[in-house]
Amino acid sequence: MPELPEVETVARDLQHSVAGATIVHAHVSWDRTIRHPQPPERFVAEIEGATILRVSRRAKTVLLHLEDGRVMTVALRMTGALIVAAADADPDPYVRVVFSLADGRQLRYRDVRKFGRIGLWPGGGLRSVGAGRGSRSRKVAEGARRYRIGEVFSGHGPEPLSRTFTVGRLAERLGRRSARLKSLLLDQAFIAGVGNIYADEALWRARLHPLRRADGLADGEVRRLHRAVRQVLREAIANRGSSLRDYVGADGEPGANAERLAVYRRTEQPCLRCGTRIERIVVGQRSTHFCPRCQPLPVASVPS
DNA sequence: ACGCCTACCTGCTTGC
DNA sequence: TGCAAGCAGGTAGGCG
Repeated sequence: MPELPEVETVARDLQHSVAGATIVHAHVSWDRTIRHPQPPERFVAEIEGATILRVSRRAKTVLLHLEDGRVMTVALRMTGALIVAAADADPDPYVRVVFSLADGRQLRYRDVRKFGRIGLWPGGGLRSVGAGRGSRSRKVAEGARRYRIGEVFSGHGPEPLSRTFTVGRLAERLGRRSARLKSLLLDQAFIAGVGNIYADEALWRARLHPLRRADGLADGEVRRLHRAVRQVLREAIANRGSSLRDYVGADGEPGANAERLAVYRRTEQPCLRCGTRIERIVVGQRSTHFCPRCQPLPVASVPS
C-alpha cells in the first residue's frame, strides 16, 4: 500500500490526533506482526503505560516516539494501516493489533495481508532496520548489537524531499550505477520512500524510459528526474496519498491522489500529454507503466 | 552490482 | 456459475 506520501499522511495525522496520548493496553491478534526478537507478550507488557510524544516518518516507516525515549516503528508494507477509532467502532477482522488509549480511543493496526511489522526499540538506540541489499553487509545477528539513533536507517538512501537531496547528489549517485532507472528508484538503499506508483509517475513526468541505465543520463535528464520525483511526492502528500484499494489515512478516509495518476495502472489508456496508449511491461518483477512516445528508449541506453 | 526467484499473506479480478 | 490463474502499494534472503 503505502509509499512515502501515504506514510507521511498517516504520520502527520497521528501527530495531530495521538501525540500526548497514553497507551493503557495493547492486544495482538496476529503474533508475527510484532518484530522478532520481541515476543508479543513482552511487547504488550512493555508498551502498556507508554505515552506517545510525537509521530514522524522515515522512508516508508512510521515512527512513534515515546516519552521515555523508546521508539515504536510501524512498517505498513503492502496493506498496513494505522487508524484512530472510537472504542465502540465497528469490529474489523483485519485489525492485527489494538492499542487502547487512556482517553478511550483506540489506535488500530489493520493489515489484510499481514506483511507489516511493528517494532519497539530501546531508548537512545534502535537495532538496524536496514533496506535490503545496501544494508546487507551491515546486517548483524538479531539482538547482537545496538545501533545509535542516527544509524537506525543507515541502510536507507536519502529522503527525496529533504533539502540535502540536491540535483548534484542525485547525479553523483546515478553516475555510479548501471542499473535500470525503474529498479533504482525502487531500491530503498538508493532513495528512500519511492515505491511502484511514484517510480512510474516520476519517470513519466521526467520523460525517461524505465529501462534507461542510470549512468547514461545527460545533465538535463538528471535535473528532470530530480524535479519529477520531488513534485510527484509533494503533490501526492498534498492530496493525502493514492488509494487504490486498502490505503486510508489515520482518519480512516482514502486519499485523493489516485485519480491524478498519469500512468500507474492506466495501461491502454491515452497518455495525458500526447494521447499515445500507455504500455505495461514488467521490470524487476514489478508492473511498470509508461508512454512509449513521451518516454523513448534511445538505442544502446539499456543495461546489457 | 545486478537481475531473477521464492517467500510471506489474503482478496479481488479475469478468463475459460 | 465455478474455478483456477493472475494480480496487488513491499521487502528479505538466496542464487548465479
